[in-house]
Amino acid sequence: MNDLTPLPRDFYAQHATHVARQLLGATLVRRLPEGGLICAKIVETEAYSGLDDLASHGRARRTPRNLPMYGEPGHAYVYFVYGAHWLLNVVAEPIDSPAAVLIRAVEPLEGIEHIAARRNGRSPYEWTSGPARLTVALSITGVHNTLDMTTTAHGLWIAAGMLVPDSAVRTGARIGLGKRVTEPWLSMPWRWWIADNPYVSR
DNA sequence: CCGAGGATTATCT
DNA sequence: GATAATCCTCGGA
Repeated sequence: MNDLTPLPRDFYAQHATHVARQLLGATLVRRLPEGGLICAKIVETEAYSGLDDLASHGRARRTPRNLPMYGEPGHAYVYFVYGAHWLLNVVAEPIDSPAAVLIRAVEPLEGIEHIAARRNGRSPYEWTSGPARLTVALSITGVHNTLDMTTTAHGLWIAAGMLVPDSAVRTGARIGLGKRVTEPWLSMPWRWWIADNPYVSR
């Protein structure tokens, strides 16, 4: 692999939409507690930002759950949905500005055997092509909530990886929003993905 | 291949 | 009490 130095806090302090775009091509790194390293290219992201964004957990005000979104950028925000799934976000924007970027899909680069051990019996393309799939694949759960991702200390961070040119980037509306979400937030093009990448979610 | 519906629980109203 | 930034299974074509 190339340089696995964690991205600095300044990177995450930018607007969530910018962070979401710039995270395409970056390398999500996971050092497993039992030993082993997994590296995966980020190929799909979504931005959630601001008090007005009806789709965002950070909307309106602080609650016990969304507190990390109001905190220091560069920390993990991991939450549980549908009684079944963990989803990984990285907090963006300065303290007190509620924002995060959801990591929706990754392309395995290294340590695929560790992923296979957990996601056996399916097509490899389905192992990490979805926000809840990739947390299973990389063994990410609620214990990672609020951890600092600008250091390697907690076994979960993001490195610069490879640059993705604008010509290879696509955007669209965010996926899976609840019925309470109305326009303009419903159609806000705050989802980013790498064109034609087979690991992007459906 | 495709669409519908169930799973299953933390969180907020 | 209702809902959810999803996934998987099952039934039908």
